Amino acid sequence: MKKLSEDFYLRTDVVLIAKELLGKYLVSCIDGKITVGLISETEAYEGITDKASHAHNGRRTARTEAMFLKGGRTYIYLCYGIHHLFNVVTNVEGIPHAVLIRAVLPVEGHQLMCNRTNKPKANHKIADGPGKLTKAMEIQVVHNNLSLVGNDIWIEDRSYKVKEKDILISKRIGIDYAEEDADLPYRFSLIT
DNA sequence: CGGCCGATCCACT
DNA sequence: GTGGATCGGCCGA
Repeated sequence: MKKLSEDFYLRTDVVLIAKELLGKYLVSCIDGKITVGLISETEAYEGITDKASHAHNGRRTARTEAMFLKGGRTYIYLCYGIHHLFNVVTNVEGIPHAVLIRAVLPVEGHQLMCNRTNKPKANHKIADGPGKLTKAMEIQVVHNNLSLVGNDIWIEDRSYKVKEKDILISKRIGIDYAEEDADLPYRFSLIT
């Protein structure tokens, strides 16, 4: 098990990174409490050329600032006024690429996840949505623009091998406004 | 400064 | 299968 280094995130192919994040382990250490989830679904957002991205056309605001910084940081924002969504920033400074983590499977801290989400059991459905995994792992907007090589939130490689045939590639969802870019095959899921 | 609406979730039918 | 919750960011005036 080893923490992914900054070099992993600084690479230029955000779609490849989204695919490679499947089977990696997302770790949050909030107030000393650790939870770990196996990443089972991701989506790539390809910056200024991608109509689905918050950074489309280079739109740079206080909210999207983190995406424009150097890869290897978090981009977290509030969606629908309720849900905190967690993204991994990739590529070099100035290129606002990001990977949305859409789902994880519980690995460590089952009880914590149950407490945080008011569920009796931490089964495979406890964090099977982008808003649900942030709740289960207590990731919030206050963790926006943090380093992924720090001690709050990071991603580990525990040598879990993902087979090519266990990866489902599909269209991203919830982005109907993105016109033709809504059909890009930028969504990666682990078939369980 | 007002108004629109979203990278969603869940309860309810 | 569907609609309501819920609020900050963003844009246009």
